[in-house]
Amino acid sequence: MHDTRSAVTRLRAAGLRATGSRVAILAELEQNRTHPNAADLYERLSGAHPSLSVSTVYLTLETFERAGLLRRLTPKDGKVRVDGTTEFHDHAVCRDCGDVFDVPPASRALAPPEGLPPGLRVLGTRIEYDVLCTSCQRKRQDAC
Amino acid sequence: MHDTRSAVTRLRAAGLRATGSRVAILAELEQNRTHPNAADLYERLSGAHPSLSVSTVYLTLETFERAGLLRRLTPKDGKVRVDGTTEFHDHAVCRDCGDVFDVPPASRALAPPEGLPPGLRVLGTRIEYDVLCTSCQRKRQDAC
DNA sequence: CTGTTTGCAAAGTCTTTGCAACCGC
DNA sequence: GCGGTTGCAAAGACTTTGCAAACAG
Repeated sequence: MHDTRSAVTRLRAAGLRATGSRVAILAELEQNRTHPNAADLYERLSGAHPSLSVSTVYLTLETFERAGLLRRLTPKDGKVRVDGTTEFHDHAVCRDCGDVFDVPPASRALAPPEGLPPGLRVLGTRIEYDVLCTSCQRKRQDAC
Repeated sequence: MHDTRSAVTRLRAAGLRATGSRVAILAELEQNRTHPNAADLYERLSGAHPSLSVSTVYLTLETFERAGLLRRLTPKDGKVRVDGTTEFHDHAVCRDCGDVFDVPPASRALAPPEGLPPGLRVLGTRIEYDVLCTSCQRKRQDAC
């Protein structure tokens, strides 16, 4: 169990009760800056928090998303996958394995509402790099 | 039933057998340039093709994706949703209802592998506009 | 204390799979 | 006719839901 003070503080600041499950999940997201899905989180935490349930993980992730504590990703496999890094950044997604890598944000100066269907209100722009990670590059070479 | 010649031609050109289900699904995607999910397609087509089955829709969409006849989207709801427009373009996605709108492609000149984690091979860049469609803008106003 | 949050299990939704019948080519 | 496709139904994988007990503030 690592430092959970930051998690408690952030939860309170977001107007949320600092319950055991929430602190555990948020602290995990802060420590391991990966992009886990619900099952990943449940697996990683259920050892230290045996009473944690899967439904709580789902509920908590939804709560966190609404509170702005995480972003929800939309992986190809359709699972609930999140990103606990709230600073603005882009993503690189491996075409083969679906792994997600954080990337410093590209200049948003592009923002060209040129040719957008009329009537849409633009709230933001998301950039995603379509990549092959190192291990999948290797796998493809081995296969050929 | 509209013109299905184009669909047959495209299927053959892609090296696929022009079966009834495939022609029906591809023709539907060509006519209605929406971004349907599997259930949408099944609903729209099962009237004219009573023997069509849901599993065939899934199988066919996967086949089409591999053949480059469509792109698969990754909606928030996790369903299998596709885009039959193969020309390069971007998307605007409504934050509230999830509807997808095609947008002419923005200049890819940005392509800044600056700060990308090392070792990744970049295959492409995807841009998605985070928008509010007209009807959801209205709904939000009514709610306030 | 009071309203939120959790845990459990059951229900629900969507997608995938197995296999025999079918049908393009 | 042969091998790829389809249809059906059953299985599977995730996620959501209902409700009573537990808990934070």
